[in-house]
Amino acid sequence: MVGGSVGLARRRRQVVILLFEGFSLIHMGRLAETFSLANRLRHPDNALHNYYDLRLVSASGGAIRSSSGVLIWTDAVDSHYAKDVHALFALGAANVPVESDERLLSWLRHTHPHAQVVQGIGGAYGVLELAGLESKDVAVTDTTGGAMTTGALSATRTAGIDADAGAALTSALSVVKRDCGYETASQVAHDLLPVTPKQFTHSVFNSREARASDLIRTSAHQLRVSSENRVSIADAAQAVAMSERNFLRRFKQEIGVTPTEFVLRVRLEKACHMLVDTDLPADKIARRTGLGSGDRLAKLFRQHLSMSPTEYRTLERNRLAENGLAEPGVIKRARRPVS
DNA sequence: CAACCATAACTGCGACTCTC
DNA sequence: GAGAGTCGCAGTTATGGTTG
Repeated sequence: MVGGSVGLARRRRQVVILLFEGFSLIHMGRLAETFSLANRLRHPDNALHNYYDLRLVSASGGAIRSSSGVLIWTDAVDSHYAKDVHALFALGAANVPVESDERLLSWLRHTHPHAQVVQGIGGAYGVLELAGLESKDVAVTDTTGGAMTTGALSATRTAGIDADAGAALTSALSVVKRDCGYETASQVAHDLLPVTPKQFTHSVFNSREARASDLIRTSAHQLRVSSENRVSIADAAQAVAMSERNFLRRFKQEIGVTPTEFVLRVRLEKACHMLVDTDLPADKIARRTGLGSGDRLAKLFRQHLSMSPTEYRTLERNRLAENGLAEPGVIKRARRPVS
């Protein structure tokens, strides 16, 4: 459906966040949360319009490591038609030039003319320059809502967000304002700031969960909650009164991954946190997160992170110490196990 | 740690039902 | 009748436990 139609079909707006190694999880989370909130808060009159479809991509796809060591799964840029991108945010490590290749630069050049907003954050700003492109922002041409975006920008400063991340967030709010209205954008800005970083650790799936149907959202929540135990697809399907076949199909369609993959990622994320935050042995962490045994945990870590759990623990603790994040109390010692 | 194997999960396809 | 949603079957693939 192209512009001018008066039908009530939902208009999907593809928002793409292009990630580079060392990106800020907090910046990504704020952007993701902006559009996720907009989906949840949009005015009832707009209920069938302007539905943001958040995509996380990288040059080649796969796992991208954030500055805090958390791995985020991405699709390759190739899998997204450049002309379908409504807004593009490129996130790289602060003050570190990102690596790019001609394929990525070409995709950026094709995307730029179609996207309403193109913003680079941190080192990713340079990739736009390499492609011979400039940042785009709807706020530049939009004179009707200056107060809101100015207010949001000052709020980002209050919340301790650096300048270009604040500008990207302001751009995101401008997009929401133009697509969903001033009220919705205002409410998003209000709900978003100030925020705490831990809100964003789950935003990868949260954005999709938020716009999933009630049944699938409920199911995803139940899977997340019961991820420490053995989870059967048959039981999960039965819990939401669906056939297994239909449950699998709809879950993947709405959340983006199969239920098994969803539970696996939740478990791995918990295991990563426990490895860094506690001194528990890998085998115990595996049992507590539902990943079975230490052997199985090691196998999964090698498969997904290309290292063993203990290597990950050492690496992440060193990284946090180097970044000055391992303040007293951040790395907690586990309670002595009760035997 | 690798290999093996039973089981569970996933997917493609055709058929059925329901609504418009 | 067309299209969307759902279901069941069968074949393939992935997972996880066990063994050496």
